[in-house]
Amino acid sequence: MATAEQPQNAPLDDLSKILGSDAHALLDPAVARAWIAFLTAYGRVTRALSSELMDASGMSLADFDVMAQLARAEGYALRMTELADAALISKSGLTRRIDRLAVNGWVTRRRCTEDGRVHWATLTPLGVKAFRGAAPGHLRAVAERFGASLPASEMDRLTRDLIKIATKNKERTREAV
Amino acid sequence: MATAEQPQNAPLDDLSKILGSDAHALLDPAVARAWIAFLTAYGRVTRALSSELMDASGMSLADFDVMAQLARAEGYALRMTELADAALISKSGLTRRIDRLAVNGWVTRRRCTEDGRVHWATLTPLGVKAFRGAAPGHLRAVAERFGASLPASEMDRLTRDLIKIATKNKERTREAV
DNA sequence: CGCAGATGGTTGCAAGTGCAACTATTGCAA
DNA sequence: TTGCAATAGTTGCACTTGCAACCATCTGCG
Repeated sequence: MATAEQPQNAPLDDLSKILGSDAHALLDPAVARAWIAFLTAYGRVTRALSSELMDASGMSLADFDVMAQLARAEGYALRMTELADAALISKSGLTRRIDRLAVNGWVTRRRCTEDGRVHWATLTPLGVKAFRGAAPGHLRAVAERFGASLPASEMDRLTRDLIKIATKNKERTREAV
Repeated sequence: MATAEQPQNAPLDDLSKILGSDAHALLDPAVARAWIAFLTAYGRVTRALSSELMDASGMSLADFDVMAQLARAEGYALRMTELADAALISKSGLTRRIDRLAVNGWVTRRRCTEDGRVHWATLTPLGVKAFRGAAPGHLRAVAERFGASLPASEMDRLTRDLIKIATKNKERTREAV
């Protein structure tokens, strides 16, 4: 379910052809439109940002996210699990991402002396440099592709709405039976 | 760059530590907050919906999207390229997704008689049945996880904002040098 | 005609991903 | 102590993904 563009085109009306008229009872058409717009906006913006970032800095969007989390952390370092949570990827995904970043010399993995189970991922000076090189272009691109679409007054409202949605879905794993 | 939750926590302030004070000139802090909230909301909601849908119907979110596009199409059929565009995935990704859906007997591929290059992906009766089985639960889940977070009055505004963002990023491939 | 160029799809490849199983380490309790 | 459960990370695996190169077909121009 994707593709926005024509707001007047109610996606659920099309689906009632196949689902019967109770489609509207299952999902309010206004919500359906918003959902499709959400998926479309996400897909388009991240696709564009991702290829621009890769071309400019040889860094994937996921790399940037991880490095940004480290950049804002105390001492440019976070534990693996903290970092995985912050960057919204799985632990195993993070393990391998850090492997790759380490190959570039952007990040190191240090075993914690107090708790041998813990590993700290740390931005190296080279990583800091790479991040400093990549960030301006990427932030400008976010400003252009995401920020410039809306007036400043709308932006805060959008943030509030998105945070409400994010908060409602906070629980990390499923809990319902 | 992800993790929302604390609206008061300005992500760009953290980054100015590493980027210097011109971080704010590159990306308005209000936009940065919105962007992070956007990524977080998307990640959380799709992760949850995806695992619920898989458990309930053995169908991935991407499967559902593709089948929904077919479900709303004339004759439950679309050309491969149209479908890839509509579902926001690459042509090669669609080729293989249709392969898998075909194995389930949910979709068939027919060569177009008028233009031998074109292939039509069509929902089979079994596919229609599978979609009818999966849709109610999934739509209800979208309503709950995405729709129920906001009052109806906000929803239309959100839709408008998201469509503006999607529209601004419409061009499929990069065109800048 | 006949062949170059465009168009629609598929395949080779080199990633990236999450889940579940595994290893290493710690902490608590008998 | 010893031993077992909990926690932190990594690895095996099976599956997706997109890009670029490829094949098939059509279209238009000489």
